[in-house]
Amino acid sequence: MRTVKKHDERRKEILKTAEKLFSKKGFAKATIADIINTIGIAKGTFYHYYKSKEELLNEFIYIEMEKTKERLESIVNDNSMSPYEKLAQIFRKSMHHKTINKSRVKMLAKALYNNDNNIVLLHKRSQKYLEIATPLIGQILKEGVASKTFKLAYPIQTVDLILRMSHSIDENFAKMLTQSITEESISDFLKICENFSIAVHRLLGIKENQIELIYKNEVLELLN
Amino acid sequence: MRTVKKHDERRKEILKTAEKLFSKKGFAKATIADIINTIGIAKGTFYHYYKSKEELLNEFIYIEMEKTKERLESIVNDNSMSPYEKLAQIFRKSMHHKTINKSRVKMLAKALYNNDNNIVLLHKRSQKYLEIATPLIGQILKEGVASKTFKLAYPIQTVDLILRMSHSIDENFAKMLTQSITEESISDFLKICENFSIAVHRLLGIKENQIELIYKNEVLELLN
DNA sequence: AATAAATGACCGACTGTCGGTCGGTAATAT
DNA sequence: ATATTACCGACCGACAGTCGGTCATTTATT
Repeated sequence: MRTVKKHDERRKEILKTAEKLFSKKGFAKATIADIINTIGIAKGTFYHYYKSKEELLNEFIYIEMEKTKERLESIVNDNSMSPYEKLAQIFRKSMHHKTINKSRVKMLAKALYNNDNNIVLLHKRSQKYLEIATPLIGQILKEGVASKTFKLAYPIQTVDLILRMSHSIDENFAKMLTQSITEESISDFLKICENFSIAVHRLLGIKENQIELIYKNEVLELLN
Repeated sequence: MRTVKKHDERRKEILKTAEKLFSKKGFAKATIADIINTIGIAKGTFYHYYKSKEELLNEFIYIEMEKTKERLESIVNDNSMSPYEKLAQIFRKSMHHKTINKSRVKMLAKALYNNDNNIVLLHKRSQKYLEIATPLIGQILKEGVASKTFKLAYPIQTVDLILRMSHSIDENFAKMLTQSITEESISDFLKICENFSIAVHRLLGIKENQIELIYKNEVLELLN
């Protein structure tokens, strides 16, 4: 059987299929054979569009990050918000997004964080996120420093540290979604969230509780 | 040719050889064939000792971490030092260690950080480090809180954040070693170090410049 | 002390999987 | 008619891992 499609269409089809399989089986476990069999194309066709599995992964992450970039830019460039609000928005929106896509997020967390086959994917993704998010969020900090709401010497470097700290939230959140939830584990996770919030306040040089980075209730609802 | 050795001896020989090859070629690029050919044993012999390549990697990291654990414990349990000094010791010792083994560290950084084949190794290693170092360094923070030298609410969680921040130093340091060094890149790196130091001070709730976590001169010497 | 039995260190051909290649065919555009 | 390109699938090489069996050493038995 031979079905001919437009270049862009086929390329997108491969990407979408890969996306599904990556989140279902993980990057390492999802094979090229899986992808082409799902679509019903031949090996050669795949390599007509992507020169390696690695390139496919990179494009997958690239697309993801373009969306993230747009989301961040719209917040950073919104002149109606103070630096406080902008920062809060960024963290809350990501949490809010999780609340809305709860079941999908859960599935993804289980697939991605719960096995070693995705270390490469997760690493590349967070590396890329650091790369694009640091200068953007850096803008917010610079703004805050200029208006004397934040007190810090190195905005860009500080963003880098904040984002690295936020990995702790991400990882622990994924862990929560994949293991049985007890009262103890919930209170542990809330501690982590609260401590993260305190830490960000301190790095920004502002009084505590100025920014509500994470809504407790939303977290609790997400975990039930 | 058949040379028979004691169990422990042979197992150690495999581990040592693997260690060399991992740091020379990276985990993914170093093949089982490489290992057994270097030693002069058969495939089956390898699998007589390790049930998978993964298991070998885990043991490799385990041994590394046991040493790290001992190093940390000796600092944590040293009653002659204040919490300040203990923390400083931990960071400075790792830098000092790098200065001493300069050439080896450089080679390792190039091999491990400069290609994607080691993401898994690096990830597993830093994960394991978080696991064992967090409670130990946590002890120091608790001590500091008890004696009112540090002001923070969640010692363990704070250590987690500090260690995650320190990844920034590690990664950037490795990057420095693998790319051509300009005045600009050096000043960038020093900014990163200084900002890290400020951040740690703030998270601990102490005045700035109380602890000299990183010796500038040592860093500079290491980079020349 | 001699012999048999059990253990486990060691061997290497072989298997299965997977990413990637290549020469060619069929559909579409020019 | 011709060039282009989407598509095909047999084939390849690299690699982790398996398996049936050999040989040296230790332990138990006579």
